[in-house]
Amino acid sequence: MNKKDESFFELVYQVVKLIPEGRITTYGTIAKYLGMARSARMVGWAMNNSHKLQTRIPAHRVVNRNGVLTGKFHFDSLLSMQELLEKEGIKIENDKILNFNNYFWDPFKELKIE
DNA sequence: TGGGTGACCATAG
DNA sequence: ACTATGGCCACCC
Repeated sequence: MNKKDESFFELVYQVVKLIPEGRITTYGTIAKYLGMARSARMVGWAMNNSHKLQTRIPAHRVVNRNGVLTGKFHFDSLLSMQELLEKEGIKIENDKILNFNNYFWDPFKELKIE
């Protein structure tokens, strides 16, 4: 791993790490924030890779634009994505986040103003 | 070198 | 409202 890896994987991780507890955001939002609106898939890819990093990435706080936990099968069966979220006070039903808009974290709004 | 594959999204029918 | 499809681009055979 060289410093070339500051590319976009690192950027994705940077953003994901900024998501506060009890909040969630989407792959597409992150992609857009990084200027790759059409490459939301790459954000998912970054998450897939994130499990092997030593740095802990709160990947459970990233869901798809419908608020569905599409990545839950990539988590430990013991500590499921859903459990992690519920532990942070987020209600989930049928793999879908309830009151999605209440918990949605928008990097544009939250990070823009400084 | 090239083709298949995604933890996605927007659009069209 | 739901399904199908194309685009996207890094990564892995």
